[in-house]
Order: sequence, then C-alpha cells, then structure tokens
Amino acid sequence: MSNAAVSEHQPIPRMKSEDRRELILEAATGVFGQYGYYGATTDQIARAAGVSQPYVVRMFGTKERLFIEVIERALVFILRSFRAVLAEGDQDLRARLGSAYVELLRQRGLLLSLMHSFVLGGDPVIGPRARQGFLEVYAFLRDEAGFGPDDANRFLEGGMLLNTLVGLRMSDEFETSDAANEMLCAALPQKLDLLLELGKSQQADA
Amino acid sequence: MSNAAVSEHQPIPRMKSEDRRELILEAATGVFGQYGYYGATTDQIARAAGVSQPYVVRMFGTKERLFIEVIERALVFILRSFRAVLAEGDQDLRARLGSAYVELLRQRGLLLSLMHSFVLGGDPVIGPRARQGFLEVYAFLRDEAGFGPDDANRFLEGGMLLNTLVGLRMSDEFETSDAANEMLCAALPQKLDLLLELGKSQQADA
DNA sequence: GTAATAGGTAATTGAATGATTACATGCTGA
DNA sequence: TCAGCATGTAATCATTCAATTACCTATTAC
Repeated sequence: MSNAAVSEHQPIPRMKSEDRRELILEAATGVFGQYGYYGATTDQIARAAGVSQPYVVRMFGTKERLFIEVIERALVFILRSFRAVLAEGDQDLRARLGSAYVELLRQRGLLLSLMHSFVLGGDPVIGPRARQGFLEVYAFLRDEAGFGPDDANRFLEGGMLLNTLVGLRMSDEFETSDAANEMLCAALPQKLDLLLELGKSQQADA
Repeated sequence: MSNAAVSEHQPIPRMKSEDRRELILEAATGVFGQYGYYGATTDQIARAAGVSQPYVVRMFGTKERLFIEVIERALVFILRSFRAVLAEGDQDLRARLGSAYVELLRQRGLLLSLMHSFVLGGDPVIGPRARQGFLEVYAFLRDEAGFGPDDANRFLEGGMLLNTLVGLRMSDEFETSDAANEMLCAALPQKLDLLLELGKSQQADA
C-alpha cells in the first residue's frame, strides 16, 4: 500500500444551500411522484438527494411544506414550458402544447406529484394550492393560449388521461396486452416512444 | 332517576360477518378515497364503520388486502352499472354511460379510491390490480359497448378529468372562481347539480 | 489568522400506526 | 342446555417516521 497522503484530512467540499435546495426538490419530486404525499418519507427523499434526513426537514421546515414547494415548482415548470411554446408561434398550438406536456415526463415525477396533489384536494393545506395550480393552467389555456372553454376542456381531459396512464405504469403492459397497446397508441398519437423509453429506464432504477 | 331495568344485562346484538364486511368495505372506500392508501389508517376506517381497529385488520388480514378488495369492489360496481346501461338500449350510449359514471359519485369515495390506486401503479401489489381494472373498463368499452379506439379514449379522457376535478374538490370554488365555474360547466354538461350537491354534503361531514 | 456564519450529520425522541394476543360474550345446533 | 363457534373488543407490541437536539467542520468576512 502507498503510505502517501492517506490520513491527510482533506476537507469535504460543501454546496451552496440554494443548489442543495434544488437537488432536494428534484429528488422529492421523484419520490413524491412515486409514493404520493403520505407514502413518501423524508428519509427516502434525503437518500435520493444524497443528504441526511434531518437536513431535508430543517431546510423545508416540514414535509408538508416541502410537498407544497414541489408542486409549486412543478407548476412553474409547466407554465414556463407552455409559454415557450406560445412564443414560437401559434400554428398547431394544441398539438404543440400537448407535445410539450408529454415532454415534461422527462422531469421524473413532476406530473405525478401534481396528480397526487390533485387527489388530495380535501386536505386543508394541500387542497387549496392544488386547486389554485390547476386553475392557473386553465387560465393560461383560456387567456394566453386563446382556447375556448371546450378546447381547454379537451386539452385537460387528454392531460389527465395521460397522467393516469403514467401513474398506472400502463406502458409496462405495452407488449403483453393488446388492449394496453391500442389504448396507449390512441392516447399518445406521437410521443409514444418517449413514454416507453422512460418506462424502461425507470424499471432499471427500481 | 328511574331505577327500572338499569342493570338488566340486555345482550348486544351481533351482525353476520358478511354484513359487517360490507359495512367496512363501504367505510374503507370513503376513507381511502379521501386520504389515499398510505394516508388512510385502519383506525379511521374502523371508526367510520363503527367497529374496533383490530376487527378490521383481522377480517382482511392486512391494510393492503383491504385496499385491494376496495378497488376490486369498486370495479364491480362500475361494470355492473355500465352493463345496466347497455341493457337499456344503445341509443345515445356515450352520453348514458357518462351519466352512469357520474352517478357513481353517489358511492362516496368509489371513484377516488380507484384514482388513488391508479397513481400508485409502481407498487408491486397495487399496480398490477389497478392496471388490470383499468384494462377491464377499456375492454368493456371496446368489446361490449362497441366503441372504437378513439371513442373509448375520449370516454376515458372525460372520466379521468372528472375524477381529477372531484379529487381536487373543484366544486368548492364553483361560486368563488369564474374559471372554476366555467370549467365545471364544460366538464359536466349535465349532472353538474349532482356534483355540487355532493360537494356540499361532504363539507358538512368534515 | 480567527471569529462568526453557513452547511451539514449522528443520535435520539415522541407520536402514530398496523398488527398481534388474549379475552369476553352472543348465537346455534345437537 | 350447553358446547363450540362466531362475533367482537381491550390492551399492547414493534416499527416507522417526522421532528428535535446537539454537535461538527467548511467557508467567509474582517
């Protein structure tokens, strides 16, 4: 064995808390997306972010506040992504917004964390934020994208089915069930490849 | 105070376990629908059913098995309700099935328990059951109701948005938010009254 | 250089919760 | 009528988990 510099006490570098915050939010988005608000633990999130459990709690105060930050951040991502689409012109807007929505699946857990918040609308803290977030998206579609009530509704319907199919991991059945195959093809006219690809990579994780 | 018959030891009547089972499943459907699989506790369910917590666990073995039974029972309700619609003729089938689906909201927590199972598709036990249930509904639409892939998809899209709006308790904002008002009107062409009515009664519960 | 501050963790705690055990009592058939 | 089974509960256990405390060490400002 080399004896050089073995016990040299080299300092462990530290990150700016703002960066660490972002890492934790990203990890939390993934874990909340998979297990939901109650099912996810601060310890799982901490490990996914590579920090200790107390650090997570200290940085966000409570698990509840962390979850709120996760869904508010998710909403910012969605609206930013939608506005970018809008800035590129208004041809085929519906399809391009849909496409942008599907692309958000790349941010692991983002749409699913939101979905979990949507089904907890009865919660006194989470509920109001979740409703507000949903209504912000609706307001975007109506006021910025120029959709009428029916088009906005159609768009949201498609989004919620997509979220559900992703939550269900329906892509797992793509090859084993004809019905699943057909349903996924109908639900994702384009972008099916993206869903399948992400499905495989997350199987590898687990 | 009257002294008559005070300590008369009158027996506490007992229920057949099959009936009790049904009571518990109904209570569990409501509690799981509100809090989700992880958020609901066996104690809450027991209290809602008017029995002790150990009784719930003993009857179903584990909380997980209880949840599985809840979602399988929910699916039976849905398909029974859909088949009843089918038996009444095939005019306006889409609208009548949609109407029957909304009526299922009367069974408190039924659609929401399912929705919670859908977003836990990554769970090794819940996931497969949830996917199977969803695919059964799809198979009904295609094979029994005679929908094509696109119509079936449209139907499911509408269903998932309805589930989401119910989970969000969006009806709470019906009077306070123009956007919510408009969205709900677009999403539930008929049957809006039912949603609002149920929303009020469940506010009274809480 | 050296306080002071910021970025972190190990150890622990207190409450919640699913599950188990032991026990009590109503019901039913021979 | 009474033995055996079914219906049910009180008490408790073992675990998990969010939160707290106490402490350590980079980094930074002066």
